[in-house]
Amino acid sequence: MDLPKNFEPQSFENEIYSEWESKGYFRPEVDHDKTPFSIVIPPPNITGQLHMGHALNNTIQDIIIRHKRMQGYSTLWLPGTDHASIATEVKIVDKLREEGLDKETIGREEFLKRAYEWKATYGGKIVKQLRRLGSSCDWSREAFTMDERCSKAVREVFVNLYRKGLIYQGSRIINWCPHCETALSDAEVEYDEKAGFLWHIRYPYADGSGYLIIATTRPETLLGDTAVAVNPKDPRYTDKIGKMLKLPLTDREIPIVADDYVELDFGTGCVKITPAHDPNDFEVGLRHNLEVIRIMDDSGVINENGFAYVGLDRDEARKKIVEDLEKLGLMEKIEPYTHNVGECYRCKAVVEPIVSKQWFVKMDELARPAIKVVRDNKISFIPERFSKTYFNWMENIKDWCISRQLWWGHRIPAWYCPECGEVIVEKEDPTCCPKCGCKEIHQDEDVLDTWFSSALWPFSTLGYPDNTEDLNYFYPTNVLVTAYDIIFFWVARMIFSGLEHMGQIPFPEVLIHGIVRDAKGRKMSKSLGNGIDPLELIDKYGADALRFSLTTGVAPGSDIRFSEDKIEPSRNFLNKLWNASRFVLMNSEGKVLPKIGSFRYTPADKWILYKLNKVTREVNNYLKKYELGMANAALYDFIWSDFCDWYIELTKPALYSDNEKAKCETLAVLTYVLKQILKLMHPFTPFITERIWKECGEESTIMLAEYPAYSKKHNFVEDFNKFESIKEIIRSVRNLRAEMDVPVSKKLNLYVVTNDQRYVAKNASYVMKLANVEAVNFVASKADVTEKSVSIVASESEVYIPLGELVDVEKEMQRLSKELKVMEGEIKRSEGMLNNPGFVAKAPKQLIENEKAKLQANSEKKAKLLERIEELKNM
RNA sequence: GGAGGCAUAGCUCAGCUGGGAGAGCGCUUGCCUUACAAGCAAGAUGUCAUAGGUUCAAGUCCUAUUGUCUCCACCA
Repeated sequence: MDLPKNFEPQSFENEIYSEWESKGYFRPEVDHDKTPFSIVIPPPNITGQLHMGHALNNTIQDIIIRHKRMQGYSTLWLPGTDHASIATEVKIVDKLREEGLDKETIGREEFLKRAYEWKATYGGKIVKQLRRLGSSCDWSREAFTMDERCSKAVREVFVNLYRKGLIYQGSRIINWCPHCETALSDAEVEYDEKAGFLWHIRYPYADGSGYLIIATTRPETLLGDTAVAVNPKDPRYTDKIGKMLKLPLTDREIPIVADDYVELDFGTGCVKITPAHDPNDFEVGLRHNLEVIRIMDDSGVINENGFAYVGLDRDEARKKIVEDLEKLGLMEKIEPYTHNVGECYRCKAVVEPIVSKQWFVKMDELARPAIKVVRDNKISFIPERFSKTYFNWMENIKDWCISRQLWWGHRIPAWYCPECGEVIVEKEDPTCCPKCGCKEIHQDEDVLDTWFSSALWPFSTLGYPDNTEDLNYFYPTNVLVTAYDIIFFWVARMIFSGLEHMGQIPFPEVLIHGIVRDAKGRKMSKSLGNGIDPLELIDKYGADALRFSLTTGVAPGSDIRFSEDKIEPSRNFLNKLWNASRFVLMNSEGKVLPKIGSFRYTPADKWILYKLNKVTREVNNYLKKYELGMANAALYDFIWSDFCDWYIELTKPALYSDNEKAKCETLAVLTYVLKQILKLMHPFTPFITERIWKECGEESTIMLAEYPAYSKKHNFVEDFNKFESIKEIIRSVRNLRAEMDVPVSKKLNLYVVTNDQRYVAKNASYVMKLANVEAVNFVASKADVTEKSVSIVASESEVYIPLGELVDVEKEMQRLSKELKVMEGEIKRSEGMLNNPGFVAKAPKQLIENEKAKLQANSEKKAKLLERIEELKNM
């Protein structure tokens, strides 16, 4: 045996992982005699560092995949990374800026070169970190959203959708990030409540007959106003509809139009209409045929349409415009006003809605079947409530803006002919315009939304569009594991993409987990500096402890508050397992153990085998339902309380005896239970279990050992219950010792009155060892115990313990009275139920029988307690 | 405005299909008992948010209320 006294994960985790990987245990075969089981990883961004969210997400996947692998499935966990178009580009631009450079100066080619270098340097980092966590991913199949295979899939899908008319180009109002200088999809905009103002501005009538007051939160957009709208039913303004207004600070005149969009009871009832910079105004503009005047360039600076404000940044322009309006006496009032402001999800800059020509995916047709498969339970969310989130999004979905004015990503495969204006979208790069033969065609400058490629992940990584063996065997995947915050970005898009391009759902189950928060319940973020680095935790406590703590006390879908003190109990638990193993191994050294089942079990053996069997069934059931927190708790309790605290202690009389046969048989059971425990635990804590497994003399890896399953052979329910009565005696003696202040060192003498003397006698050694008892004597009745003693009333027996002068009658009286009170409470409860005619008539029979039995037993106990109390009174 | 979560021991949270309130940490007491002090043994601690309802039976199901968090929408 070669295990140090304390569990030191640092000394073996990396070595074990390398061995697993090099021996190819993570790599499945396409084996048609086996059932495939596959998961694709939610690809982390190449810009990413492993954070607690990744740790949780991948721990869950690894538990699922290891369980299935041990159950004999051909198991694939396909890893990879995401190029993260915006996030990466932002980082590279920042780096350029530090060098005093920018994108335009170095040009597209050089930029991409740098991006690939960046990917080579940092992109592998997170993948290494995933290994440290123990993730059993098949790295030979590792994918990247911009690798050749995925890019081919993107091209295929784009062209197919374009040909079907599901991808189109159009000038529409979109979300624009002036910092990243790109369009964003609706999902990429985050709204944050901000304190601002509601400015009330006077718009004079062109004919000089007074003014109207409009209210706005963005006065600078006034420069692009092309109308003021009122509600047609608003009596205040019905006669004004059609009149012209003089637009302040400009030389333009704009009409008053009537539109239902205007609410009667908000603000002044008049809304300035800026079609180029507000989605609602854009719609109003379309209805009234209004001019669309863009007043800002791509970086948020006022353009040539801005009169005196040309060249000002949008914030400066706002300030100046407010000032000028005040000077002109056109500012009616300024009210404080909190409202939601849209921000870029990457850089947090305030998003500017602008009209721009972009590429879109038409969503109606794609969304419909994607809703149906969830509706029909072809795909289910776990927990189920997240399907509501999904429906809500899918049923209100708008067309998806997929073009980004960035360079890092899949370049849009569209070419334009300068001669005839033809747009060419083909699977192969065209060299000339097929219509007019012009050779000067040029490719669209933009790239695709990152999520366009991740939407294809479950099949692009398996070889789509080629008809590969992997794709045939492993698609659809079995379950997708992700946090709820990317249901829209990713899960929804994978579902409609899978249906559209593969004709099949990408996965039947979506397991949703929560977000890892800090001790105060806040999201972990760089800006708050409240993040916990999982790698530091792994260094300090080991990956197993981290993994185990992440599944402790968690329910599917709910957030986890995590702080370092949560990991310690897990580490302690693993140390416990470690030392229990040491105990078994130390005692087995140099011994040849009989085969399990080839000898008679002791009562304690049967007790632990029954419990082991029970926990085996529970863990399998919980894993099947992805109740990892429940499985975790079941294992924790069994290993610590049942195996260590009870069974190991119970084996000591035999192990320390001279009976070599009994010793070896006991060790055989201990070893068997330990190995079953290691296998049960392995998906949760892969490293420690492998380490001990090897120490048990196993040649092969535990990773590929068969996962324990429920066995009818070990269903010793009667033996189990019987042995519980022995445990009860032990517990009672210990309790009595503590309550009566009897020193632990003092050996006790027991006088037992029982109706099953044979059984108690057979188990006397356990009582002696575990309760520090000198002798267990049997007597016919209490009358045979002449010394001054205290007593225990257990279910099958009464135990008298002569304590001589140590007996404190007062104390003993109190102790018995307390027990009596508890018993009376129990009896009252049982009687209440059994005297209730409704209960007796309607409750399940088994339950009634159980209750009757309890009442019977408790009444007997009560009677004995009363007897004892009477006796004490006479002492 | 719409949707959803949560409210259980001092703290952090479990509690599956209704049937005697649980864990970890913390706390009290006693222990270096030849696997483990990262430990052992024995304890204490709960109007299961509030009010109704369904039921023989409710922490669990239904309704309302309060508090709290989140997502979606975006009325200038």
